[in-house]
Amino acid sequence: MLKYALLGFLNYQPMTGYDLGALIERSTAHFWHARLSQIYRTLKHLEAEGYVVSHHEVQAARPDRRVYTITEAGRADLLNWLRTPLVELEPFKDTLLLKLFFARPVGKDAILAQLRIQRELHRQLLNTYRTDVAEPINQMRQSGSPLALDALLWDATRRMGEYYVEAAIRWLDETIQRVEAEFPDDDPAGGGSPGDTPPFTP
Amino acid sequence: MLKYALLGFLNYQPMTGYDLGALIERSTAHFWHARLSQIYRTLKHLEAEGYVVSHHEVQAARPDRRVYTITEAGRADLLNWLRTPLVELEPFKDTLLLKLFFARPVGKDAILAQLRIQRELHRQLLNTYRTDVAEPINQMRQSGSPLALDALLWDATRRMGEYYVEAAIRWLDETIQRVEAEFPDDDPAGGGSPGDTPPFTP
DNA sequence: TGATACATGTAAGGGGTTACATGATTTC
DNA sequence: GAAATCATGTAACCCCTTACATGTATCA
Repeated sequence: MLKYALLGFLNYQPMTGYDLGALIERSTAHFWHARLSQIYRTLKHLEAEGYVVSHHEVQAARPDRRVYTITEAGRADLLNWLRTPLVELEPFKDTLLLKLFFARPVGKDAILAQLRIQRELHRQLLNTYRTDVAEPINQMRQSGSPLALDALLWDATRRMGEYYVEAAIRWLDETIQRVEAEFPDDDPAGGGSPGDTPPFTP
Repeated sequence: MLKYALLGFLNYQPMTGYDLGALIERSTAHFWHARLSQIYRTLKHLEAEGYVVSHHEVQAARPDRRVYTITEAGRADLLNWLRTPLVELEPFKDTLLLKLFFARPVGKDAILAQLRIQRELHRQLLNTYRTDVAEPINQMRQSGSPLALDALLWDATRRMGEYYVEAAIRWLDETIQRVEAEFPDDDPAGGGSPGDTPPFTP
């Protein structure tokens, strides 16, 4: 899929791998990110397949750069992908939920501590969605440039991030409350080992 | 991470790779899934590291099976992982958002069609969270077994799934409305090519 | 008669991360 | 004098997916 992120950006204008990395960092990173090492390899791959071409540029006082340009084949492949609807939901993975699922043996205090850390992390992320992520998009939306239309869609992706984090914070608040109310206190005497797991037949 | 899903389940009781696959399918699949091929290889790896041991069981009228049991080292590693808080948010990837971000050239109708398909898919998923996923958890919660406590945490993971999908549906409804209201209609004459992309300097 | 459940695995390949290597220029 | 920016890449490794291979028993 990184392939299409790169073609998507190169469809606006030619640029280098380094440029693409910086652009991804400032725009799609909250739902699609990539390391430079992967970007360079993917560009090489795209060139081998004829979706982009590159030319080497010598610069004074700066390192040489390799500028990539999308080809007609690349544009056709991108447009084809963009027009193909996703007809299945993609599998979702979340380490926090995996940890919580099996967390009973670690006891109430450890569970609550971890949930509170997550709450703080999500609160910070919500803040960046509302400020740092929103700012350049709002500027583009009001610019009167033809990109104002693109920025309508960019803002939609930003709002999904915002909604998701808001849901996560509500969930964390509620889960913290439930664990406080319904999970038995850790046994300070340490009599019965708190790490024991009962057998079960699922 | 699959490693810890497997250790987590084996910490309840010994079982085969096939059993683990079925169990994952019925419980953690909405936030952590795995193919059998990956499960078998991971179990082999865990045994090589001493976190599980296996014994071969010959069965009449059924294929032979290999039953895996967690070791003390495995239990220690699992507990250590469970006790270690996640202090960073994990990167998030979403193909739908990537597609929407670059979707301007495909035009209003194609964008709306794709958002409506997603709305329906999410509506269906919300339904399974509220019925199929909820049912066995509720049964365990009211069972009076020691697993009722574990089921409190299982239900928390289920609710996060429910909240997330609810947020996605609200977002889809809102985004469909905004695109309907603010995105210009496709040009039926086909005069100006609707796939053009303006240059920009981000 | 055909599908489903049980049961285990290998091989090839895709996608991604981390660490390493290099080096000039500008800004604080 | 130190850190950030510009700029490109390789090598090793991990995780995961898809496709392939095999075979019996039960149920509809």
